[in-house]
Amino acid sequence: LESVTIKDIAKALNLSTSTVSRALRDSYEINPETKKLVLAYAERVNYRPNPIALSLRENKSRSIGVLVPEIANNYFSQAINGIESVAYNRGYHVVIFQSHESYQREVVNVEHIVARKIDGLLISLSSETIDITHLHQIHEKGYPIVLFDRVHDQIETFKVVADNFEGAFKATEHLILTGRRKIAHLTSLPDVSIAKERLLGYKEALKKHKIPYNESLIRYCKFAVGEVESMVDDLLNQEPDIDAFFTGSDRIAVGCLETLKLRNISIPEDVSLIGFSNLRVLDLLSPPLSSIFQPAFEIGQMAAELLLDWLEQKHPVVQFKTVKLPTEMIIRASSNYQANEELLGV
Amino acid sequence: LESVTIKDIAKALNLSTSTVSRALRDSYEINPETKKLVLAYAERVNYRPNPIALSLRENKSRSIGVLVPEIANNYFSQAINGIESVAYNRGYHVVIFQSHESYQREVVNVEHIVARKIDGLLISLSSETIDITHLHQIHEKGYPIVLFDRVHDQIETFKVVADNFEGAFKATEHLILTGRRKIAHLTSLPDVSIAKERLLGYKEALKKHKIPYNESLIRYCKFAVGEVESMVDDLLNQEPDIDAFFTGSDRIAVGCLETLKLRNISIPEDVSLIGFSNLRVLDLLSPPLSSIFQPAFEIGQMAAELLLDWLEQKHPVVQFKTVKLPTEMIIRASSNYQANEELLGV
DNA sequence: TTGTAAGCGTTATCAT
DNA sequence: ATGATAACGCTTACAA
Repeated sequence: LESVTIKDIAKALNLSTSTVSRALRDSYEINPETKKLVLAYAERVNYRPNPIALSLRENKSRSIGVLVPEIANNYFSQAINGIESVAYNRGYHVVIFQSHESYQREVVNVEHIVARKIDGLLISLSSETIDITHLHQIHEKGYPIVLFDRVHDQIETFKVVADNFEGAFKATEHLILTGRRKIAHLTSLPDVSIAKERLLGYKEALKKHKIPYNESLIRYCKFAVGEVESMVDDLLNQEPDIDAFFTGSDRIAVGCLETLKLRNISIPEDVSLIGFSNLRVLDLLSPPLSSIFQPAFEIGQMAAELLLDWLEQKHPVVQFKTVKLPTEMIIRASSNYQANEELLGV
Repeated sequence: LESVTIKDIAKALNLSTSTVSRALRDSYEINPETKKLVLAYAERVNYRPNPIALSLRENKSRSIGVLVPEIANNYFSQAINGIESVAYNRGYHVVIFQSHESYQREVVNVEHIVARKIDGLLISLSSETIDITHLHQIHEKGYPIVLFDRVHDQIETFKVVADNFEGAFKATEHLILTGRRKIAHLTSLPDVSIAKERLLGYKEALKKHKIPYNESLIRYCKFAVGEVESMVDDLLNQEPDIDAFFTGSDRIAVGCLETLKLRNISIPEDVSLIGFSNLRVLDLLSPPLSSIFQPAFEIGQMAAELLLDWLEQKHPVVQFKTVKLPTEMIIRASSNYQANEELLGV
């Protein structure tokens, strides 16, 4: 699909390319007459500057890469939505990559992103990722990286996360305050940042309420189908008197509910399952599923803002920071459920 | 972030850039010795060809654009997943755009995509889109476009869709066979292709079973929050004796269920609400929500395959076709529900 | 077998 | 106020 170039305009108007270029950029050193002429002609032939030529010249592409474990995941698609909204307004393109929770694919994609001259990277780590030299290598050379959601201790750059500790603390405490004592925690792989923080929040809540921590109540999983099922089965076998579940994502929550349903186990009471989740449908379940809402969209927006500010700022000196956005606890109780107000401290 | 160029290699090895270039591309006219030397050095300094320079030269970017109404929509994120999987394997990049169901934004994005030299476009039309001259203009000039899901009659190009007629027919017939007679149909805006096809399927099923078509049972909506609620209310006011709902998407289905719950109306029986949806959670509802499953991932894959084949083929002569993928009816009934086997024809 | 030079579209520098 | 030229990184006639 060939298009009009500056050269074409120059030829048509008997001018040099440099004059045309300057006229188009509204340079002061161009005769108003000529300017008008060029602009009018450019308009008429629908001239559009070739972004690739610009990229080559300026050594940047005005596009940012987003590398997430899975696009088809409610949380990440919300985050991407936030990212796209910011990028769009600031004239950047969003190029999407998936790691499919594979460390190998993450590494390959990161290399690829840099090689493709994508200006910067927004990344949420795969659940397999422990070593992050692939990020260090490029980060040290000044390549802009912003981590979001699943971040990592060992790199000093911008990070945007939900307050997972606080969310987990609130969730666990809520379960405790409604009378639960044996609270299972189903979460992602132990090396994932969000899993670590949530476990800390869970422990802290137990500690505050003087409930001993029992490691066998904690289960880790990737996001493989059927994985949650066997995990729940195993858990119920080993710890039959569990009285609540605290889950680490909507997928785990749903998998957990599915399994309980298959096994004909009903959730003891309305508030005995609570998890990190943004799914609206949870409201429709009976008993409805309470949840810790993560501001995925806003996290995406914030991450994109930080990256773009970084890209557009002239001086390489940056003060890195971690932005922590609050979660929101949404208690959904069926009408026949009466919370213990004393325990809840209402 | 500066990187090694062919020029750097040439300088280092005292060769010309063309020799290096040829050596890297394994040209027959290069001395094996030299070749080895160049390759080894390139390897050592981690040379990566600059894709932007290549793009400028070849006038293509090895990236494809995806323009969907909303990323954060289960259906589209599954489709994008399919697209990404194919593109990744074939060395293409996926650049994401959203129209947010706005015709204006769709037009702007399409212009942008072409101007950015993105090689081809995968698009699912916004619900506002009636006129498609923005597509015609570029399609006529040979710009590769593949429509998926929400397609359009008035353009002759590749299209990939689910068999919406068939799906709607099956859904409606299922409701009829389980005893429903007054079946409401909540769907997207009337100009959207999928809405049209589904309405036809719905009508056909009624016709087959000699049930008169009643236009006031049909309601159209965009995807605005709260829109479904007032639509359902209005519907229930005007037609209080509705005995089933057939919905056009998971969002509408969920909105519908939410409203019914708010109004304290229980779904008459297990199979009285059925809709196009891919949500796993529907299984967990009580009564569980039956659905027409659309192969969103496969639709994305297929669309991407067609586009990339098109891009890579030398001759511009193409035989356009519309690929129609079957839907699957998933009947989810609670254990205490007994289907009328006679009516079902089992 | 290797080197030179032109060109992809644009802008910046240096003339004029 | 305008034009010629070089440069961004790469490939490919065309020369040698």
